[in-house]
Amino acid sequence: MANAFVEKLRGYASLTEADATILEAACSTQRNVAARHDLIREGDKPGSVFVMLEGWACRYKILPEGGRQITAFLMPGDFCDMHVSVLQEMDHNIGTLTPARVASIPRARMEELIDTHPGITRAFWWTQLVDEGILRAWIVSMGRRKSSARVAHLMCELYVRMRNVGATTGDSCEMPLSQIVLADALGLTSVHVNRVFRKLRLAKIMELRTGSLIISDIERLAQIAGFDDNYLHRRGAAAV
Amino acid sequence: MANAFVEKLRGYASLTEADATILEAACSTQRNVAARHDLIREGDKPGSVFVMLEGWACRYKILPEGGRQITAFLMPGDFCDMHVSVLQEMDHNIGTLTPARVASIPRARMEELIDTHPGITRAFWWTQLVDEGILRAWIVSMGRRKSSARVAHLMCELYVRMRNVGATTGDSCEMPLSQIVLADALGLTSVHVNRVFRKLRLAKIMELRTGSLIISDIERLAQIAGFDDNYLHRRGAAAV
DNA sequence: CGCGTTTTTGAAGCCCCTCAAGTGTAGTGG
DNA sequence: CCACTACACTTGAGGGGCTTCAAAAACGCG
Repeated sequence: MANAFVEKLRGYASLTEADATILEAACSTQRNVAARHDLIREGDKPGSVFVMLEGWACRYKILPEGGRQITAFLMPGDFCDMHVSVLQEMDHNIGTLTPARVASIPRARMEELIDTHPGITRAFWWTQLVDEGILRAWIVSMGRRKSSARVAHLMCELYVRMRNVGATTGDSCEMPLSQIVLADALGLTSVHVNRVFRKLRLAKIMELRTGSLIISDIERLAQIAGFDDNYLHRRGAAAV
Repeated sequence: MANAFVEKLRGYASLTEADATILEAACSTQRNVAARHDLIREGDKPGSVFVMLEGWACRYKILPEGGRQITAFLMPGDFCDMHVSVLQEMDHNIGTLTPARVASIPRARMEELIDTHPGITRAFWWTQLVDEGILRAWIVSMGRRKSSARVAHLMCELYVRMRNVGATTGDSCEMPLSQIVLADALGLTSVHVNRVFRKLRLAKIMELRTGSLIISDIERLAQIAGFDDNYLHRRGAAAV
């Protein structure tokens, strides 16, 4: 059974069975990490590349006044910057949100993979471009969408990303994020996020239970969000 | 005299003189583009990689309701995604803001450079990581900074980026951006951007004339912004 | 069960938006 | 040189979306 990382990269056409096996092996160094634990902190010298195998993490920054802004969610299958080691130091933190299982690919092994396996390298490029697309989509959301659309858009994105790694069951998926965490990602307060979820729940569009998201009316959700999944660059993707 | 692109990559230690010459040559295919002209549109199949030599451009998205969100400014020396060609189609637009001079590096030439010049390849990685850092910094700004801090932060960023390509003169630099354009980048209205600039001007902190930015009190500006330039990853950078 | 955290709801206020009108300013053509 | 046009900038008034502050209820975990 392939891990979520390999599963995700398989969604990209050029990854062969042989490549998948090699990737699987590259993730052999694994460790369990508790929830709310930083994998790497701002100012640290980047070393190995992390791969999320189980559990969720996020990239975040803390502001001088104490506020937190999450800039990305890392779910099973996601990994962190194939070339970070080029940088002298990290400009943000990465921390777990749930208990997680994380693989580390040493810098040398990464470079070896890149040098010798063009298919894997292309798959890495692809994930990096998708991650950039997600960053841009977040900027669009924060800049020009009102709170309901912003919440709806994030839920659409996370649902589709979970589906892309085969982690959805029908119209629901695992989503171990508190409203506080979502607020820190959306640039809202948890109080307001709560009111938005209340409205969407009463409108029978979606519901956020502890640990999971249930979407009852994905069409209306996508419509409220103005969601177009093109930025996730799934090969042969069907529209939502 | 090296072009702005080579000048920028030189800021990254590993670029040798020989590499610089090769890069310069790779930019030999140039063309002039009028202001307000799209270099590439959402849905297009990416081909060559663009390099900005003169003038400014931006990445942007248009929302269903007609609003525009700018997700990045491209200034002289910036280039666009070394691996875009991996994607089937663009998920956003890139358009000029001023008359510009743009180089195109064909996909094949890019791959050749990457295969044969590790120093150049590392410099490309570096610019990509800086661009990602900028995207994250924008998310932090839009999510957690109030309008004055947000405007101040963007001005700090653009000033430092201009300085990194040697395009500043003392405490001022070229900045051919209208308040409307800035508003579309900041997630604010141009009316409010105008009021913020008025306040900062009256406080004798900075002034935006047509075409240029003059910073009178960079320390207070950086303080208002909560600006830390670490995310721009300048080698041996001095603090602001 | 008890405690910490998250969720939920209310009330008041502010930041930024919307709408609107008037004032520059640069470019064009007579 | 001055209409004329098209934008961008500027300023005011009013409103709404989201925040802040506060407190109670519900949840989850040892």
